[in-house]
Parts: sequence; C-alpha cells; structure tokens
Amino acid sequence: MEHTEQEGRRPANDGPKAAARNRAALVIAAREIFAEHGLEAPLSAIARRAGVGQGVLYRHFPDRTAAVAAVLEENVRQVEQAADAEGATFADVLGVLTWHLAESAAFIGLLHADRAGSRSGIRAHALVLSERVERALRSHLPDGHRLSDANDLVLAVAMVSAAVIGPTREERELRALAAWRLLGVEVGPVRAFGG
Amino acid sequence: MEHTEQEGRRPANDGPKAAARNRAALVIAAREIFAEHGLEAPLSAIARRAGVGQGVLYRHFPDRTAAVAAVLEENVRQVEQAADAEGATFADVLGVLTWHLAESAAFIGLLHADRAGSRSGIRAHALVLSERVERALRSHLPDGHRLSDANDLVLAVAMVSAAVIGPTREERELRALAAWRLLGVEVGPVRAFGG
Amino acid sequence: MEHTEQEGRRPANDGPKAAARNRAALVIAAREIFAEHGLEAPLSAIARRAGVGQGVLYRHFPDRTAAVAAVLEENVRQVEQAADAEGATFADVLGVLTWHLAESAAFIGLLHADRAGSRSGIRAHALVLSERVERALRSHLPDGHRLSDANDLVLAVAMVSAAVIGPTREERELRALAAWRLLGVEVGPVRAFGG
Amino acid sequence: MEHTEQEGRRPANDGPKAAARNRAALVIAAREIFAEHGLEAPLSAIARRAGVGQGVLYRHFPDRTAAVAAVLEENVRQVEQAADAEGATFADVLGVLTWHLAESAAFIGLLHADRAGSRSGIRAHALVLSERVERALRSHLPDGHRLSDANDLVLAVAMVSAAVIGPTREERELRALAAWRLLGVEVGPVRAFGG
DNA sequence: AATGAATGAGGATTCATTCAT
DNA sequence: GATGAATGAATCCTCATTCAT
Repeated sequence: MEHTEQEGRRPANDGPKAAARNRAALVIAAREIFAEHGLEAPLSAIARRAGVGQGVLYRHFPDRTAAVAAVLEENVRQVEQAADAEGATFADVLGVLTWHLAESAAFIGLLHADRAGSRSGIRAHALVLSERVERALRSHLPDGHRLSDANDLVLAVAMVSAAVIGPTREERELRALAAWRLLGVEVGPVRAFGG
Repeated sequence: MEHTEQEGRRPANDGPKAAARNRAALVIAAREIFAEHGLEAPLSAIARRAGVGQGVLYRHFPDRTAAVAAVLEENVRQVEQAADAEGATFADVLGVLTWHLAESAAFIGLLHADRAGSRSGIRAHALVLSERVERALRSHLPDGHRLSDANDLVLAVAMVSAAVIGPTREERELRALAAWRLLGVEVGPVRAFGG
Repeated sequence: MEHTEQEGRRPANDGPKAAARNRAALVIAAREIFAEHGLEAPLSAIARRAGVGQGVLYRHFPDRTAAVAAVLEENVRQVEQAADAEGATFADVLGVLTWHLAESAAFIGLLHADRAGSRSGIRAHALVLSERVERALRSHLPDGHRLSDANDLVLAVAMVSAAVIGPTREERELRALAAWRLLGVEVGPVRAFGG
Repeated sequence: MEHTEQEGRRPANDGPKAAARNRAALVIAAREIFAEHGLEAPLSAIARRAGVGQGVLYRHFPDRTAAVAAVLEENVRQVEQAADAEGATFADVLGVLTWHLAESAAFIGLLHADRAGSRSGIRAHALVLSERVERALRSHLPDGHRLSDANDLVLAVAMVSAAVIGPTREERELRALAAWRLLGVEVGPVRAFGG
C-alpha cells in the first residue's frame, strides 16, 4: 500500500546534524511527559513536545522501555556526577537524587509496573541503576546509620522516594529529610547539585 | 434457596436482589484486576471477571475513578475493622494494612496518585482515606514508639508502600516487612481481616 | 488514558440483533476487498464497506488471518454445496469453483504468502480447505483423466486457478476449460451453481 | 584494482563508477528481498541489503514498480539468454524458467498481478515480459508436444507458477517439476542461467 | 435490571519519501 | 553522487462508553 502523495509543504529537515540534538530533546521531553502524566503517557506526546516527528522517536527509542530507560539512565548519571564532584557531601548527592525523585514521581510507579512480567526489561534495568545510586550514596553516607547492607540502602532509597511528594520544593525536601531521619540517617540541609 | 454460584452459565435475571450481589462481585473483581494488571487495566476485564455485562459495571461505577474508589474504600474499611476489633494491637492493624499493601496495586497507588488533572478526584479521595488509615493505626500506637508523631506515621506508611514491589505477593510481603523493620516496627501476622 | 468525550452524535446502534447480519456483511465485504486489493488491503476498508465500526470487525475476526479464513471457508462451503446438490456434474462443481477463483484472484496469492512462516496459520487452514475442495471435485470427476492421486488433483486445482484470469466471465471460463484440458480432463460447458 | 567487496564498512564515495555497481547490487538485493518477503517488503530493506543509502535506491528506482520491473527484466533476460545459448533445448530453457519461478516471488507475482489501479503499470509490463518468455520457449519447442499452441504454452507457464508454493526453495522446485509433469513436460536440470 | 454488541476516538507503529550534509 | 536522519500519513488495534434488546 503506497502512501498517497501529500499536498502540504514539508517542514524543514535539518539533516543528520539534528540527530544528537533530537535525541537530547527527546530525553528531556520524555522526562517531562513521564513526570507529568505517568509512564503510560502517549509516546506521541513526547515526540510533539520534543518538536520532532513520531519516526524520530522510534528511531532513537524503539519502544517505550527504551525511552524510559534513557531517562532513568540520565537521572542516575547526574546522581553519579554529584557524588563524584569535588568535596561532595551526602546532602549534595541526596539533593540531586531528591530533585529527580520529586521531579519524576512517575518513576516511582516504575517499580510497581510489571506484575505480569511484561516490562521486566525495565525492572532488570532499574535494578542495575539502583545499585549505581546505592554506590553513589554509600560513599558519602554519614556515620551512625543503620543501613549496613546494600539491600537496606537500596530499600531505604525506595522508601524515601515515597516521601518526596508535596506541592513545593521546600516541602518535598523537608519530607525527604524526615524520611531519612525515620530511617536513622541524620542529614544536614539539602542543596541542589551545583546550586 | 439462594444460589451462591457465581461461575454458572448466564445468571439471566435473578431479579432486583442481584444488584447487591453484582456490586460485591464487581468490587472483588476490581480489586483482583487492579492488583494483577494495575490501575490502567481495561474495565471490561473487571466486568468479565465479575461475571456480569459491561452495562452493570457502568450502573454501579460510572467511571474508573468510582471503581478504584470502591476498592480503596473497602480496603480501608477492613483496616478500620481490624482496629475496632476486640483486643487489637498495633501490630495486628499493621498486619492488615500490610496485607493490603502487598495485595493490591490500587492501594499502593493511593499513595502515589497522579498530581495534575485526570485522577485528581482519586487523589482527594486518597487523602481522606489515608487519614482514616492513620486514625486506625494511631489508636493503637504503643508508647515510646519512634513513630509517635502522627505525621511520622503517615509518612512511614507511605514509605513502606514504596518498598512493596516484586512480581509475587510473597515477595512484596517480605519487602514490606523488611521496610517496617528498617523503621523499627515489628509487624504482627500479615493477613486479610478475618482471614 | 481515558478517551476524551466526543461531541458528535452517536449513530444508530441496532443492538445485538445486528451481530449475525454484521458478520455476514463483513464476510461479503472482506471477499470484495480482498479480491479488489489483495490480501494486504487495509482491514479498515472492510469495516467501512460492511458499514460497521472497526471494533465490530475485530470482534468477529481478531486478526487478518481470521478474516481471510472466514472468506475461504465460505467459498469452500459453496463448492461443497454445489457438489452435494442433486444431480450435480463435474461441470457444475467446477463452475462454482471457477467463479470463486475468478472472483477472488487475491486468494491465489494466499498460497504464496508465507515464505517466512508468518501467516502459516492461513497456510495450514488452506491445506484443509483444499482437501475439501478435492473431495468435492473428485466425486464428480469424469473418467479418463490422469489425476489418480489426491496430491495431483489438489495440484491441478492450484494450476487451473492460475488460468482463471481475464476481463470477462466468458474468457475466464474458456481459460479454465483449456487449463483442465491441458491436464487431460475433458469437461463440458461450465455453469454457475444454481444458474 | 576494482574492489568487489560489497560487505565492507561504508563505501564512502567511490566516484561515479559506483553508480553502476550500486544499481547491480540493488537489483540483486531486490530480487532476494522480494523473494524472501514478497512484493510488499519495505524498500528500505532493499537498500540495506544492497549496502547503500535510501537515496541511492530512489535515484535508481523512483518507486516500487521500477524496482520490481528491474528484477523481472533481469529474470526474463536470463531466460532469453538460456534460449539463445548454443545448443539449448526446450528442457534447458524451461529449467531456467523454473528456477526463477521457484526462486522469486516477484516472478510468480508477474503472472498474478493486481487488476485495478495501483499496480497496473506492473501488469502491463508483465504482459510484455510474458510474451518474451513465451517467445524464448517457443523457439525450442519440440515437435509433437501437447503444448504446440502458443497460447497453451503461456497458459502452461501460468499454471505451473501457481503450483510453485512452499516454504523452501527445494519444495517449490519439486512442486514445479510435478506440475510440469502433470502437463506432460519433462524439464531439464533446474538452475540459474550460467549457474 | 442485565446483557453484550456496536461505535469510534486515540494511541502505537511502520514505511515511503525528502533533503541537509 | 551518496548517506541516512527526519517527516508524517496511514494502518493497526484497543478500549471506554452507549444502547437496543
């Protein structure tokens, strides 16, 4: 079935040069859309927000899983950067982590998504990422906490993520701190990475 | 003699008395379907599982929100019943709560509901319900508990809910218990109220 | 994702009564569409021609295979009816068969469809059907032919099918007769079933 | 020294001489793709298999019809070459023809092309090609043959093509031979011209 | 009051085709 | 002349919702 010829003018095509730019725009758009509407949001909305055609979305991310994974990967990378930064404190790392958690509440749902085994690719990927987050945090963890084993720390991060809700940034931060305190981790004021 | 069989062929028309039975069947079916496939599961699946036509579903629950709310309401009611039971302890109530967390994706979703727009009806409802859960728990809170503050209690429930992930009910239950332990809480036997 | 409410009026819904009528209309439409545009024609075109919504098409035929199979089944049934009719001759049966072959050239393609194994459900089904055609024909086959074994007859039908092309009914009939003659089968004038 | 390697990384730009090589690679790729996946296969697959960009495909073949026609043309040319070869017999020519039938869905499709609209360009072309095939065969037709009449010969080729089904080339070849035998024709060794 | 078929909008995905580099 | 990314129309398919019976 050939496509019928279209009448409309064809919008600009910036050529292959746009590829990298498009991918970045897609990741940003995906983060926003997923955060705003959940992980089941229409993929077409991502393409639209990124200002690209549907095809580009599929070129870069063959399925929803790939798009989600790309956003997660980017988030984790930023946490790791925060941890690797000169003189980073636990609060610094936590700040970046908290920002991502607060900004992308949808990703919490990620961990509840695949009951039936579908999407388990995401699940597996999430495990790897959560270990990277754990590593980034542990190196800065203050003394006197109870999170002696790796599972506990990962679990704690998941638990804290649930606390990070609220209409304002301040409230979300306060809740994050309260949550850590409940877990026996005392942490100073949270600063956004680079902020 | 009332026939209780629900699996039978076509109930045809059992008269007005069927209405209540249908509603109950729908709530049960909804809980199962939501637990198995998440809150986005097709509504038609609920009607099918309940053994009724689509129309009946719509008669009782005009939209998805109503169905979700009915399941949550039922869950909360059971927590309250556990709290009101003769000689109930904090651990007992927590056990019922934990059972629901582990059993029902809908119940977990309650604590992570969408912010904006569509589901905000659910969100508002969830707040009310979460207060009822908090009240049920608080009435049994032992002294000298780390969760002595009501806010902390709600926070703790939210945090545990985030830990409740995993493909099987058993795994989810184990994680819930581990989460409570991290918070310094020992939970009683985990089971549905009256189960 | 709930659907947004539609403004337009909803066309008539004739209720369940329409089910049988719709199915028949779909089979007829499918035969026509497949004949005109090949087996890869858009399924939506079938629904449109049948005057039903897309959903109805999918209710009756969950995938393309099912729609194709239904048309084939119907075709074969008509051949069998012709064979079972009182006093039917080889030419009678052949007439019906030829009509179907001529009308649905697309079905010839059926036999070449599944190189890669996809659609092999259709292939398997087609084998069963071709045996039924073989049975219907064999019982009326005139003496003196060379098609002694079942494979040969099925093969012969496939071969004759390729001959049944041409702009007019007459030409298609003549070609069918010529094809049979090349295979050593002498057959009298072809009459349409019931014609 | 001409490099024949086609599998190499990126040919970059070998200058104008690449055009002819590309065209040849495209025809070969098209034959394979059409044979493997049918005439509806994505054109991009052809470009990929040929190791060229999509643009090159469009430079040489502005649309699908052109690509199909090129493959057919090449096939027919080989039949003609077989016919023109020194000492060629009817069986030899038929062998080459049969090879093409068994190898290429496109070649078979030639004889069953769509009636209306879209593909009618191909249909017309196919008629011309089928006359060329007929001419190539007729020049070698042995005496006393049942297929002494030219129309019968064309008809026979069409009939055999309909028999050429099956998932593997071997099976298709066997069926082709069986079909010729039913028509009273013994075919020589089946092979590509020069193969 | 219940049933379940029908409707049709919306979201996923694929490819033909163009065009910047 | 070649490359391959981008575009977006068209198709597939899935449900939410209505409504004749």
